[in-house]
Amino acid sequence: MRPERPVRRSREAAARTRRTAVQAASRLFRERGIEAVSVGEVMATLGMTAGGFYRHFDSKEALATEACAEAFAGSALSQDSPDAMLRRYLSPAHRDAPGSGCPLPALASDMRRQSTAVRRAFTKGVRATLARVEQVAPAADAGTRRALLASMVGALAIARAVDDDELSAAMLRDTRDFWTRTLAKAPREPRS
Amino acid sequence: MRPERPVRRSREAAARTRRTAVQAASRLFRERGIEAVSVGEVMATLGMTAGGFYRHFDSKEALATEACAEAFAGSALSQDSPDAMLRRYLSPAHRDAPGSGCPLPALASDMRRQSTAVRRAFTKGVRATLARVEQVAPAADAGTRRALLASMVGALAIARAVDDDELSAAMLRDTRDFWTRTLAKAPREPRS
DNA sequence: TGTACATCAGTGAACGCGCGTTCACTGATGTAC
DNA sequence: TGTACATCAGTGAACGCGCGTTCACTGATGTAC
Repeated sequence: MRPERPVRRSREAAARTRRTAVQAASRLFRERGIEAVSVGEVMATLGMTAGGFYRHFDSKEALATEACAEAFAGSALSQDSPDAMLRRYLSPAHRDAPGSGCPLPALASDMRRQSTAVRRAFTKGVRATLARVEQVAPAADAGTRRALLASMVGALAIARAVDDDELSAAMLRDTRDFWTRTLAKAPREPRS
Repeated sequence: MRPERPVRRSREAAARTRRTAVQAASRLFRERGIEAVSVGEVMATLGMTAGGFYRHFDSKEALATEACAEAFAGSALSQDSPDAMLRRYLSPAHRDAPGSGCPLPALASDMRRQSTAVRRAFTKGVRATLARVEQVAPAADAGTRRALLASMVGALAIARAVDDDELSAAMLRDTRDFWTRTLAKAPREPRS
């Protein structure tokens, strides 16, 4: 059958296609997991068919690598106070919008099945996120910052997994309150 | 073609098959994720073919529901002191053996794509795990216990995802140290 | 306790499906003169 | 600037593959007498 629409695009249009594909993949992968999203589905969100994908990427794995980096770049932690960061990260809004949210709770468990390249991109993102936590809460030592990030990621992951609105909300609220208290009380060492 | 081996098994043998399938699934699902493990693969670990699966279960989903419950039943938190629990949960050994470990970091992100029945079994397991944390650390209030569980789950998930041994070990160690310190210092309220 | 028959646990082939990837083809875009 | 040609972004059909599930069949197990 003959193609239904004109085919070759200008260079800028092609570059735009590539960029948009990475962005769409970054969103879809976070929403549903890397393996659960097909190449065809990513291209369909751009109004394209799966075949054209391979003009831009060697494989789905290459897309996953770029989408992973893009996800970290596009969803950096807020630069506000620790309180504001916690309120935003551990909010129902963030829980309910994984596609535009932090890649850590969304993709962490996918990493076990990914190639070295994808895992490397993810690891780089984890380090960047830890650096962001340092900017937001410079008073906490490195160990406390890692425990804080672990809490945020775990709380969001559990809040998303659980089939009970109250338990889900409690995981977010209690984790947020605990850290707000902890970071206020002991910026570097106990105060009173 | 004619079957190569005798077919019908005794009732006990059949019951054993069912039980073993659930156990194998519970391990495999935690190791690689529910969707990444096929029904045929589960049955192959029992030396059986995929066809026989449906004498015991309505669907893969039914197996996932039972395997999820089984995973929580078989991997309960240790009953020791908070210190011992943290040491065990946040150990490289636990990180490297997801198949026999806590289902929370292993399966949490799979839940988004699972049916209500599976999610319910998972949620029940989360509540049971929180109850275990209460037994281990009765001095901490409910909110702190939820923050603690979130930390443990997040730290293990990140430690497994990351492609860097040092960062992986640091996530475990620092989260463990933070909570050992925190639970020792303030069993119910600040001490000194 | 023995015998005749029904049951059903498990086999292995087959099903329809969606996946990642390849490929011949099209025709607008880009380039060489 | 205009023309002739090469390039290549995207189409849509096709590929081999593995999946979950179904099904006709087998023969040891379980049951009725």
